Amino acid sequence: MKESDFFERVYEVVRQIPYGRVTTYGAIARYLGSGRSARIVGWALNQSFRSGSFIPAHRVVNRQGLLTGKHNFGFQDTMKQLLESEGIEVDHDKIIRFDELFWDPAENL
DNA sequence: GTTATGACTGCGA
DNA sequence: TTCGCAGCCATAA
Repeated sequence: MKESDFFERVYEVVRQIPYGRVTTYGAIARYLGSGRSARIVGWALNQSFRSGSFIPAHRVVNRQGLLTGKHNFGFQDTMKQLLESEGIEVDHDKIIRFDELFWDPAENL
């Protein structure tokens, strides 16, 4: 049994994010059934590093497409570097053309 | 066991 | 349009 099915589901969804795509905490939370539990999604990603498996948390941003959790990568540049590495344009810690790169789990899963 | 905080979002004024 | 508040769940102290 899981003490936090929510976390595992979050990890799973984040791992399903295709290359060069991004999603939001709210989209994931809403997909899981809790639209306002977006904070837990963020918490899950924070723990994702502890999870033992690498989670493309850099592909998960807030509703504004802002890299809110970049500092959690250790160095603030890491998240931006990863995004740019995937072809995602990031300007001032914000994703460009976020609406185009936005990947909704509810529409793909 | 209780309290406080956290990578958020949506709605009201 | 901008600012402020409430809600949700889990973890940490």
